[in-house]
Amino acid sequence: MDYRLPRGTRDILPQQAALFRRIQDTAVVLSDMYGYGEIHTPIFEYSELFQRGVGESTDIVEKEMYSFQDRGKRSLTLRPEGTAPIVRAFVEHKLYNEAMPARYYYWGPMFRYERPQAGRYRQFWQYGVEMLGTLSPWADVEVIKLGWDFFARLDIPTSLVVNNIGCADDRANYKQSLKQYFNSRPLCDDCNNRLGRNPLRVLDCKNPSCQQQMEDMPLIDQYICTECAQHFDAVLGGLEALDVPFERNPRLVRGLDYYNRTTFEYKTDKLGAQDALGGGGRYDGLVELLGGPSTPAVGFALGIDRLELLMSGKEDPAIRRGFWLVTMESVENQAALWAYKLRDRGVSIDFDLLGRSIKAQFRQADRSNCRWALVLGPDELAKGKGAIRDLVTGQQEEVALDGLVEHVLNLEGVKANGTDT
RNA sequence: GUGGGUGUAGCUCAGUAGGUUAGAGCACCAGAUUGUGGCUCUGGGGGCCGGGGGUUCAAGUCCCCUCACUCACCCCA
Repeated sequence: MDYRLPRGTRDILPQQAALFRRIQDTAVVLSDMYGYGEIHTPIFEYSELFQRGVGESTDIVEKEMYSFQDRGKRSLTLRPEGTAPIVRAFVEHKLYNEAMPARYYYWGPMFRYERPQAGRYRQFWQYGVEMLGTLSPWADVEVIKLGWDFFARLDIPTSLVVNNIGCADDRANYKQSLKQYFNSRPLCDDCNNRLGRNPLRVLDCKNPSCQQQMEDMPLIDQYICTECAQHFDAVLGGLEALDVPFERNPRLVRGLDYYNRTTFEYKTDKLGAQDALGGGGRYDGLVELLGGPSTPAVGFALGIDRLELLMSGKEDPAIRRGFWLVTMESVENQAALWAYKLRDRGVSIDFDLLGRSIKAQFRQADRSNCRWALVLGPDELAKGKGAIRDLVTGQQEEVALDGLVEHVLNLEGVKANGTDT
């Protein structure tokens, strides 16, 4: 094989695309219902946006960015996530002057340079929402609930994990005490490294000996200020009121620097090591960081590829729709015109282009999941009629060509998917 | 970046201690039914056995290198 797709990418072939589309439709309908407006930002941005927005010490910026120089010698980066670009657009177009809160949803590919494995790609698809301009705990609740509803509509069981990582001051105090605590204890090399850069990352370590060292460590709860604590309590209260089950995990630390207060992840137990289906949180400082007015915000991003993995094999059975025209070479031109007459009226109809036998044409009709076959051979045309065969029941009837189009339009399941009611 | 596993037909895989012309199921094409699908039967097309080098009279099989895929670590979607 001479040409392959690049490592970590995948083709979405028609059969898979049906599932992909179904997931997207669910996201669009639900976002719209919640009042979120569709937004698109470029696939690439100036690298500085992510360096500043996502954070220099994050894995994304340190080793996962697809960066390149354009002909103007500017450093560009294929977007590794969706929030920073949206905040950039929010600031650039001064959208903060419109009525708040602002609600946006996005859908599209993201890029991170990592070794691929099950459920992890270098180009992957995310659906995300962002709500900007309100500090209300109900904003957090709304976003979390929206994601929860999305998984529910797709019938994907997930567990919700939430945490409160407080404000910048809270975290500074907490990091200080974590450093003190771990300084006198043995940790793995990775953790010693993390301790210097971002002690919160140590909490994520799965190394058993590190886990053991964490048993008596200080928890962030003790360092949360009153305001942040009250906010989080209100969020949890909202989730309880809406019967959204959650689990608190004081060790949930998300990989992006801009989060504060509420963080959350939707998890599955069916994908092995890649158990995160999505996550998000509050990012009250990002708008200001990127040059806008101080504007609180909250949002999530969900991984579509992992959803597909969970849902493959559970696709809806294909519905039989539309026509297949069966004809013979001697009258092919005449018959083809009838196919186009029907197409002009919105009827889904296809016919053989490979000179196949009648039998093979019927087989193709069956395989293509057509509901009907329209037979227009020399015999039928000579009689001024066409034969319509129901491929489900096997019943066949003859119809005068005069009223053929109208007759077909009165049959069920003659139009393309999504256009027939 | 680090480790493990796997590379044989479009797909899933078999291939015995190295031994003639590399197999099966599914899929595809055709015929049985000379104008009628699904089921069945019969036949057919389709393989640089990932690539390169080596050992041997002989390599899909053994050795070395390499590439790719895959799983896991790190981290995340």
